[in-house]
Amino acid sequence: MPKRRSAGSAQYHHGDLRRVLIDTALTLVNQEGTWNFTLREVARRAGVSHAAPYNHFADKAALLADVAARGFDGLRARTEAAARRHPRSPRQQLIAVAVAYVGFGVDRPGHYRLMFGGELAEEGRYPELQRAAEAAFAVLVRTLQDGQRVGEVRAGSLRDQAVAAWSLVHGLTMLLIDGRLSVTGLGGAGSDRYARAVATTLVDGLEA
Amino acid sequence: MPKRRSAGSAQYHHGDLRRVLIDTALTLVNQEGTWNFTLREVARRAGVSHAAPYNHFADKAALLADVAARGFDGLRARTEAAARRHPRSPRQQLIAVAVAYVGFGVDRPGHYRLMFGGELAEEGRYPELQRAAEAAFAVLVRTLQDGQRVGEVRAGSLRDQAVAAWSLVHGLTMLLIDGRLSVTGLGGAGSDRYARAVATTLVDGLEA
DNA sequence: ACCTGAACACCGTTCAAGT
DNA sequence: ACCTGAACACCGTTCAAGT
Repeated sequence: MPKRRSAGSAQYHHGDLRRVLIDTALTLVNQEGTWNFTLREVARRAGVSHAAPYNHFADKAALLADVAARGFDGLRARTEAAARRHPRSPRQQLIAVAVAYVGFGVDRPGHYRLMFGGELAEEGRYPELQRAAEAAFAVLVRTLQDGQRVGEVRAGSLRDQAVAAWSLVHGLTMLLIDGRLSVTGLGGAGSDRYARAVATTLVDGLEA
Repeated sequence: MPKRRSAGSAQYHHGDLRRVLIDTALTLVNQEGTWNFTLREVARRAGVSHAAPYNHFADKAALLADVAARGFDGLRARTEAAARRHPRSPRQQLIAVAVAYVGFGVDRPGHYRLMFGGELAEEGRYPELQRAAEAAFAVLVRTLQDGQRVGEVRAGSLRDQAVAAWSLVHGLTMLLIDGRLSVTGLGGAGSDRYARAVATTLVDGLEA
């Protein structure tokens, strides 16, 4: 039986409006490919007044920050899963992580763009978002660390190597999302191929 | 003597409002680091009514597209100048181009972000913008081509190599602009060092 | 504690009207 | 040909008031 809807007041209190707003915003981000939609539209779709969101978020940016943080969680999960599939060879693992990373972004252009483009990273507001982003970054670092230990990756600054790897997958993802690399036909396969080719070049450059 | 301001009507016609609007918008992009400013604000600073811009641009996005195109022109000029400084070694040239590329973005975060993030690339509107972007991309391609000819870069798909190089510098620039890589202190020197390290890894990966 | 409705100070864009 | 001022249909955000 429902928790507290007994007084027939047509669920005046939503129960979990905060989560509903995040879900709605995420849906809109993926549908529109942007976060130009209005906060009032989010409220409308959630079935509440346009002022209701302010009970749960300081402003529109705060809501978007939560949506972005959820994105980094998903990115981490997907790349970690890819890494687990290649426990033996860090080189194969790095390539698999790269393909998974790019695939995540290409599948959700709007969400990925928000994660990076939303000016939400500036000035250390939204610490939870920052933590989520760093956790996603850490997957690359661990893979490279394993590679150094096994001797498949040359010794050297782990941070520099990780920056190179992250720059590469992030840059490729953005260029693909922006439509700046013609992947005519092929669909997702085209971006997979690019990711694999590009990651292979990197692995060669990192060879011991 | 002035062209046609003889009737003392306080320069009713601006003469070159179109260019003034682009300059004003560019100044705002660099000041704010975003293109969230309003079109009305641009008009205000240009000293015209809020409706005047519509005589020269279809909408706000069209104005921003021109600002972005000018950015790609500058990026091409800066990387080409860097390339000219190392005519002998394509390897050195590639590294110099990478440093120049990243430096351009780090110097003008708002402008660089607009060039890529403004959703202006989608769907082939703004063909002039697209041409400018491709011309900037071509600098990398030419450098790699020279490298292959001289034998400093391994034979293989020029396009794949160029995509790798572009992904790398683009990704690094974005991560630096977003403040996702702590360049504590050092200022621009920190990003130069990253650019050099990352580009060196790439060059190693492309070695013949 | 959470939600609503009215209100404020804005926008982008359009359009008749002026010169 | 280019610019203005009024007008339209919106926003994000605040706040008193309700339950």
